[in-house]
Amino acid sequence: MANDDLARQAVVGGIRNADRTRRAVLDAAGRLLADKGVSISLKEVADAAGVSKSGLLYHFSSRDELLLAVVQDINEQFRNTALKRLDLSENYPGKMLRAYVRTLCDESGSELLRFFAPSLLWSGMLHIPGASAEMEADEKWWDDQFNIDGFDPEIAHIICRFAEGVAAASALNEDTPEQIERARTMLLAMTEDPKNFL
Amino acid sequence: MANDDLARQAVVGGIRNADRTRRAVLDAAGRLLADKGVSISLKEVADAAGVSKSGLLYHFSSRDELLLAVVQDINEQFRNTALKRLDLSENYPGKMLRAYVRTLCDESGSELLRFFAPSLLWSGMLHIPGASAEMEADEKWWDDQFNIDGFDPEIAHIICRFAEGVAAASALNEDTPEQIERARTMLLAMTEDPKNFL
DNA sequence: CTTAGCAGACCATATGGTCGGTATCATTGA
DNA sequence: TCAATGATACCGACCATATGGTCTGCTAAG
Repeated sequence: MANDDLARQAVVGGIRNADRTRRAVLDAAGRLLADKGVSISLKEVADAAGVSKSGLLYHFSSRDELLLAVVQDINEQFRNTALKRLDLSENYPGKMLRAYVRTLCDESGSELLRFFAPSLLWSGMLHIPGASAEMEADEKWWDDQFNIDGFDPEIAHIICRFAEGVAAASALNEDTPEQIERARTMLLAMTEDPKNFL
Repeated sequence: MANDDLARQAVVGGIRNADRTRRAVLDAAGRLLADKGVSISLKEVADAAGVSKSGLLYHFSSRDELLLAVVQDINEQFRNTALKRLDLSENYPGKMLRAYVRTLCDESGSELLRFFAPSLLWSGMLHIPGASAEMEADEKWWDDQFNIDGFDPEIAHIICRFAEGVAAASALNEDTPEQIERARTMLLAMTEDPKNFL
């Protein structure tokens, strides 16, 4: 506890105190969101982040604001992770779509659950202001990427849905690694030669 | 209010008083679950069902018990709805799988959301006792059906995941009817000639 | 000395659940 | 046939706790 405090209060590598706390809160909230669902309290998050509730509320002035920030943060993390999976040696359409599929259908379970939590909890998120817009913006970002990539946007859209179904089951530990692997192979095949699947 | 009471207390067609109330509560809870998520209070549900909180707690002795009952009820409704979509004239493998796909990818949005709520909220449901077992039992029921039907169980499994991805987006109004239609066509094609999609 | 960053005490409200009571109905015994 | 009895189905009041959020104040950095 005292150690945590010291760790947070030390300014390391030009990262400000406040930024570190903010990050700790976002991480803790993301984890809790993944396994407890939307019904998480500020105290829970604050404790998990090693901050007091007041400290948390200094950075996120309300619960809704916190949840929205978490969703935005997770979406951003997911985009970054997917970009790392981008294989630039594939100089034909579908690069981004494949990166998307690989990220959704290949990640280790717990990590994936964190990434996928916003989607899984969407229906519980709809009432929090701004969340809907954020999800739509994220969706649009991906659609644009697929378009730039030269892949048929409609087919890309459907393949994404398929992948999301696989990912949801995977995130919740419903499927075996073999089942996920097989589904991913099918999905990647679709991105290689979409004509076969019309 | 007084009318509701009279309506509930009247015994109609051999349906007992308690059964009607229980049903009203399950329906109300199902609806609320679909658009508010797991964070629904007993008072909310009771009000929506036209019962007092005490009345509700007479039938479901705790919140967890209520939520579990709702999940079981919705799963049962979904199975029944899917069975109605079964086309017995298709005397070749995949009947049940097609019924599953049709139900998930063809229902009107709000109805589908009700059916699909348990899956969407699963991560929030995991901590409620019995819910996990119920979902597994439901999953097993479907797997068994696909097996009886003579369809390759592994392929059926994957197609189900795909359909669930489409349904999730559909339930949350993310996709246009055209997109859903197209996805459904693709899925049904997969059930007709699965060899093409290995 | 000022301000950013945080903690602790505090508050109004909401929530899950208990308890005693009551009206209605079904059953039984005379 | 009818009063008595017990069970069913429900309500309102109440309670302990949890929760989101505010306000005041402390501490260290600039």
